[in-house]
Amino acid sequence: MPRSRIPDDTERLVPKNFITEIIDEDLRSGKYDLIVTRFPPEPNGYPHIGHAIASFIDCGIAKDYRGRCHLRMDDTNPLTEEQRYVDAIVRDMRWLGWDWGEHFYFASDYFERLYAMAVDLIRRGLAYVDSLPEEKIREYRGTPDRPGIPSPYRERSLEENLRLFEEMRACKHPEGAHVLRAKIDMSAPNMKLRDPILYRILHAEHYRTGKRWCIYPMYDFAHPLSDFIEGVTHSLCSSEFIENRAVYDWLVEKLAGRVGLPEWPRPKQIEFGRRSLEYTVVSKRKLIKLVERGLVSGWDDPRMPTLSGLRRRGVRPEALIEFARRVGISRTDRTVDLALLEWAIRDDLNPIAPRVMAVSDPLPLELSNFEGTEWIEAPYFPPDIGKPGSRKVPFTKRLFVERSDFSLKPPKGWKRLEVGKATRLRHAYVVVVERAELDEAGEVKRLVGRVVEGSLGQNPRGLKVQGAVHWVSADHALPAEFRLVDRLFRVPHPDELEDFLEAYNPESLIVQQGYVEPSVKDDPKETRYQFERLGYFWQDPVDSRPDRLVFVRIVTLKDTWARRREEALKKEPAKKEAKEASPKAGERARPLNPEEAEVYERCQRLGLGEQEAYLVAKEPAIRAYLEEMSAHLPPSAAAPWVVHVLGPWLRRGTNKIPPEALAELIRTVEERKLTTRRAKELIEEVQEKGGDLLALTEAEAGSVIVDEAELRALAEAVLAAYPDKVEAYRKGKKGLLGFFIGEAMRKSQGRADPKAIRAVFQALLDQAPSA
RNA sequence: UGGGGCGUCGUCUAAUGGCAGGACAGCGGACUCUGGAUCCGCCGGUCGUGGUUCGAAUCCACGCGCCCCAGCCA
Repeated sequence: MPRSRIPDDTERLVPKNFITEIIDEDLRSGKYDLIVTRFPPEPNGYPHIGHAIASFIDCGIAKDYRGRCHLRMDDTNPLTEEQRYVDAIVRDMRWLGWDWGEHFYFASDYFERLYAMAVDLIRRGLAYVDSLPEEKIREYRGTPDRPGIPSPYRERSLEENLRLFEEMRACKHPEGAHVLRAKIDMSAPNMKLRDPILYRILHAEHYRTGKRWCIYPMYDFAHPLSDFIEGVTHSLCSSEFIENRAVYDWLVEKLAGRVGLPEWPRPKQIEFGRRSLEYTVVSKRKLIKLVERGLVSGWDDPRMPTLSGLRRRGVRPEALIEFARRVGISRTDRTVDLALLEWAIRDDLNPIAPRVMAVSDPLPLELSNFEGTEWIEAPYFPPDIGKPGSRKVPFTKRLFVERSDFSLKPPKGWKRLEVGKATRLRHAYVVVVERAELDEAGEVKRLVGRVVEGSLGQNPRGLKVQGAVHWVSADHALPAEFRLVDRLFRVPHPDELEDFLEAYNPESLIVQQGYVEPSVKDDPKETRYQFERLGYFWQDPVDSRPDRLVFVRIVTLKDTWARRREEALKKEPAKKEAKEASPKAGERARPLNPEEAEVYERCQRLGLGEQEAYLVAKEPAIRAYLEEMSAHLPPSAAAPWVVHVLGPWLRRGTNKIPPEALAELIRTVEERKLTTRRAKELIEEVQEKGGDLLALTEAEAGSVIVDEAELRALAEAVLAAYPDKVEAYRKGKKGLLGFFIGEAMRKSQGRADPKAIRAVFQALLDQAPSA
């Protein structure tokens, strides 16, 4: 039996996060010894970038822990699911690099077992057949602020429930006639617990089980039990399922050790925050609109956020994995900056993409003093990449350069072609443009210039060369189509618009006819290039043919020049609006009733702080405890401890500390025989693990270090260990005082008297450095 | 409005009562036959107000804001 283990931080694919913390603890405590997760898509659409992130969390974590990650189709809704989506998911998940071994499952394969579990619940009075029509069920469920009411069918006999459920299975009832529901709590504040529907009747053909079934399990039933069946330990899902966890746990608990399910391991659900991407939508409904309206060419249009679209665009799975890594995992829903994805794509391509030259918007340049063809050896990679390889590029009289690389009226800082200036043609000669020929419309039609002798491979003396531009030989270059792909939407959050299509970016695809250097015809079709100064491109896998080259732009180069030009035109962005002032503590809090007000008054007379007095008055558990304590200690001394330290446990009703023990602890602290820090640690320890606080207090009383000499020695030892920090402190980083005290506390196991040690540190640090 | 979840640089994420750190973006510089890459530097944050504490992003209280839940979808 393989065992999971906590990975070393350096070998983690998935950076540490709140989920791995839970797993670490589960492994350390021996709760589970093999980590099993699952990626459970519903095969009702094409996987997209969101699936990449979710699968990264599920499968990446399992991989790190040497666990398993199952691929399971959550195919319990025959109305929406299709085999082609299963195929797409399998293909795309493999592409991402996930390996599930034999652990490829279908919820639909569990239908028979799930049915048996449902029957078990019915037999035990935990589920019933409800025959209310759909609208009534909705009505009876209540609303978030009104409790539901039980269905009249809720108390049907076991026999009748069993008979009806069997008949449902046997297709003897029309759709909508009955449903199977769990009997939980119709008045639960959590809507999911109001007798969730477990099964519905559907006379529909399922893409895998055909007509075998006319009842289908719902997500809330099938999902936890599928996890359980497969031995999943950590069922990771996104945050919108938080409230479903109550149903999840209910079912797992009720069915553990029954109908073929083990007692252990039991699965548990953990929710993470959703991630969305700027300038992108991923909902199936919206993507379908783009396809149907012809705004994109299909599900694999290179602009689409689908994995098939990203793949066709030329993005490699490595880039997506790195992107997911950088995005990270937390409990909060977040929208990620598109720039991060683009960075990940470039960072992936930079070291592997050979540099070649292409001109996407050609402008002829004729060199009056050059004849014939010179084949110039040009390396595929710049020196910083450190990769070998080169090709020969033909240099001729007639060239094409990029139209945007020439300017009649160059702006400040221009480093490209202009009349009368010398500019480097990349890998080739320096040229000087002598004149620009215009057409009737005043557009530049043709450039005429000359090469500078002796400028191949070296800079001509006495001539200032500005920049280097790319080019191709007009006599040798291959015609090609360039598809310049950009973000599909013009705004970062198209989802927030009433009609997201309003934000459709008509310039998301710009098609240009240009030329590429001839060397590419010998390369493998799937080669990803960097067309120098244009961006990363590859041949469109669908439309490109040897006799009709079509290149898709995977991503632009980071273009600081273009950005600067753009910024110059843009005005200041609106600054953050000022934050609204908050009311003072308690100002808008629930007003106190007369009795509470009386307690409040009394507390204040006894010397309690305002906030403590308020809480004592308002919270019966705290008040009762404090009253009990008053026999042992004056309330003014006890209140801060009771309110701030014991508060959480008192409210939950799980307090394990008797008042006299707390009183003794506080007295010990007041006598400076115990530090506050240590006292709080003791309280926490007893609350979590149990124990006798009184005994612990007595055992530790007097352990505080108050002796001046001893404290000084301790402080000196700490400072000696961190000379650089001492230096930094003296240079003004005063926050380090906390660090030093922390170190002293660690060294003394929390026994150093904090006020005293602080004073000692301060004295030591503020004296002259070399004294 | 009942219940639940969540608030840390512009964005994403660390810090588990003791140094608010990193990445992306931005800005500046070095280098450059790609206005790329690389290197160096800078900018910039704990939602607010109080309380507890020697010390609070972290604990407590009161506010504020965002998200989720009333499918026989998942």
